[in-house]
Amino acid sequence: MSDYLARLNPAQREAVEAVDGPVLVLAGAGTGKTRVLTTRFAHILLSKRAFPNQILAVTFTNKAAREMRERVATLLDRPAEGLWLGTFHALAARMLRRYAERVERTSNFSILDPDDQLRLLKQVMEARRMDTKRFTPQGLMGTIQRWKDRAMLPDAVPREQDVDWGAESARDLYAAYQERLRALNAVDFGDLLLLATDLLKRDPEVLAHYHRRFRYILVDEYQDTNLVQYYWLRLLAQQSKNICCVGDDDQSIYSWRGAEIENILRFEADFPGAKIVRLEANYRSTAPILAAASGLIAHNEGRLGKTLHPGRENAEGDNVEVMAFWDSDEESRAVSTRIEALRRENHKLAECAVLVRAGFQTRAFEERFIAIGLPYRIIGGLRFYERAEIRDAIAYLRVLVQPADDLAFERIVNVPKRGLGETALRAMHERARADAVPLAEAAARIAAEATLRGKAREGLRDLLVKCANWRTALKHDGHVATLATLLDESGYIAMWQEQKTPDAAGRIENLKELVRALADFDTLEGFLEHVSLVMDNDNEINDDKVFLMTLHAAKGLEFDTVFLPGWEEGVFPNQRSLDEGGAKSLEEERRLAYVGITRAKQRAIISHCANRRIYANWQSSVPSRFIEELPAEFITLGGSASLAREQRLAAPPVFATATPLLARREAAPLLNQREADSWNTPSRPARADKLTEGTRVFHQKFGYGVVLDADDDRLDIRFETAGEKRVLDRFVERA
DNA sequence: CTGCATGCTCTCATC
DNA sequence: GAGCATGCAG
Repeated sequence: MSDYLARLNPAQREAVEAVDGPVLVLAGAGTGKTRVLTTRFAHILLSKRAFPNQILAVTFTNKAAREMRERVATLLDRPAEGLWLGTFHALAARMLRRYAERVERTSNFSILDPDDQLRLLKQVMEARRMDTKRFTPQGLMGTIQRWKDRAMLPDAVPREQDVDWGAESARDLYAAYQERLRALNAVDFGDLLLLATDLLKRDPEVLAHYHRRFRYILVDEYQDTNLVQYYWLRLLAQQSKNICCVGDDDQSIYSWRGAEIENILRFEADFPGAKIVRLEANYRSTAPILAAASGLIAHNEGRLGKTLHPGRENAEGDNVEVMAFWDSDEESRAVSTRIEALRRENHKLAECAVLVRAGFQTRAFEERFIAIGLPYRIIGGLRFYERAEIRDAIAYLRVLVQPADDLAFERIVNVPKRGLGETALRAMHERARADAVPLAEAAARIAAEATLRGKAREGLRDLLVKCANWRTALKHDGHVATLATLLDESGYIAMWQEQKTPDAAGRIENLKELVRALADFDTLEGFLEHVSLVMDNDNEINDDKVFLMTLHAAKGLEFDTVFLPGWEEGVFPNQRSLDEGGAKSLEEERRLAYVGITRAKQRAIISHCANRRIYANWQSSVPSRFIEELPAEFITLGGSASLAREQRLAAPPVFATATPLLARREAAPLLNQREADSWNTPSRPARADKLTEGTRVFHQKFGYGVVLDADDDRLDIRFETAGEKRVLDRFVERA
């Protein structure tokens, strides 16, 4: 029975067995963090310290929650049911449903998604006749969310933190928005934690209830918690003090969505007598990969400090490769060539990942992969429940369940088209405000009168009658049958069938999938909760495809081979991030680089380009400062642009080579900033032969053209296909 | 009330 | 360069 402890290394075992009192487990990348969490969970149960429902286990993502549930079940050798194991939001929602009346809601309150939130806020602003162009709802929502992340209800926002939003105060608008949410019997994502924390804070009865319940608390990814999550945890843990947080300050990459790295840095001060356990033995990566990652992250100042070392016997491996390319086309070509070479050596495609800083970078790779027929999958993008057809169908269900949900009603009232346009909608809104009733009720009153004429009146009456029928059907025929009927009778399916667009068939498929998914739930309410809080697009089957995703999306994953393209100043570190957050953001970008490298088990290949297209035009770029921060002895340089640079070749760069070992880094580091700068544009020597007006030239990217004007080293050239451009004379040659 | 042209923006992205 | 939101014609 206790052999589960014998499988741990000493540090892991210490983290598992220190059951009582506050514990912070600093778990470096690949050091068995999940194993510690799940084993600790099982250990508490098997040592009879608590029943399953007396442990609160919190994660950030559904994926992590699912994984933990499965692994606990394996350890216990029985299904892990009835646990308080889930995401912060799901667990907070569970508390709020139970005590809904204490937060001025009923237990069937709606959880608004970001799209609904924005529409609601926009309505609030428009009601005050604000110019939503100059002062965007998005911008205000950002401010409100930051307040919510920091556990501030409108009244708690200090005056000096208020900002002008047009002629209004952001704080007042926030208050109006909260009031609308209350009237709609709805909450947004931020409210789940905000209201739950507020409830625990002001209601001793509720707090006592949860104190009695939760004897042990486990928290995953603690470095990603924001203030309100931290308060929520602290309130729940203040009695038992049995809280164990697992995290890695070096992997804190979510400050932009409110995470406070200070939460983990301050743990000892927050929980006096806390035990700190460091997990530093890495079982994932080769020694050179670990050395490169450690050397890089050592440039950060605000860290608790730990050093990864190989935890396995045989950790030898190749150096991290740093490849220099001419442009992003060549880069994607080289990456695909390398992947094909690996495939020929019987490596799995699904063990290769391309990790980029920003979404737009995936496109070059996608195009290349499509061109050569290399199977790939993109992680991220639209999730199932974010698709328009799914949101519409759910809005119909919300209207049935929750007549006060104006946003849902508004969404479906004219979908499919019922002749109810802006005029009709305005009439309904005015009536709703005048009579102080929900939109659906106002619509019913209007339909009974002669306010609307013709098609609009017919359409509205028809919808209302059908809604009443569907509500009855919900009671008698059950939710699954009702959804199917509804999609049919509303004309919603027909609407897509009539559409000739190529994605229409897929949308109908999605709707069928929705009906299937609904069958897994006993109640409609349970399903709606699932859809808004749990459903993720984790339909990763085991087909063998290259992974293409952002660095953020890659956190927590691992691959044999990891490609890290686009390591250029401005792209990575991201310029906008630096502009907004300065030195602090630079450290976060560096942590992101660290996360990227530590995803690799066998091979990490970093690359950068001399030229990159930003929006419409080409810009030359400088290698990322992170490249020169990598310890030289664990790096191998390669790539065509690197060759051209070192040998000062004036000729056009040699194209992608599958084998990178073209150049070795010698004693002197090649990529200090000054040299990088000088390489940036004048990578080739200034030309001796001046190109003059009328000369026919060739440019690597733009092709053939004729010089229109020459101004020192700058040439205006009319290219045959690319149009007129101004380029440096170093980049063209006589044709 | 709906379809099309024009204009604006443009990291990361969980729940 | 492209997608999305808004503005005007029919």
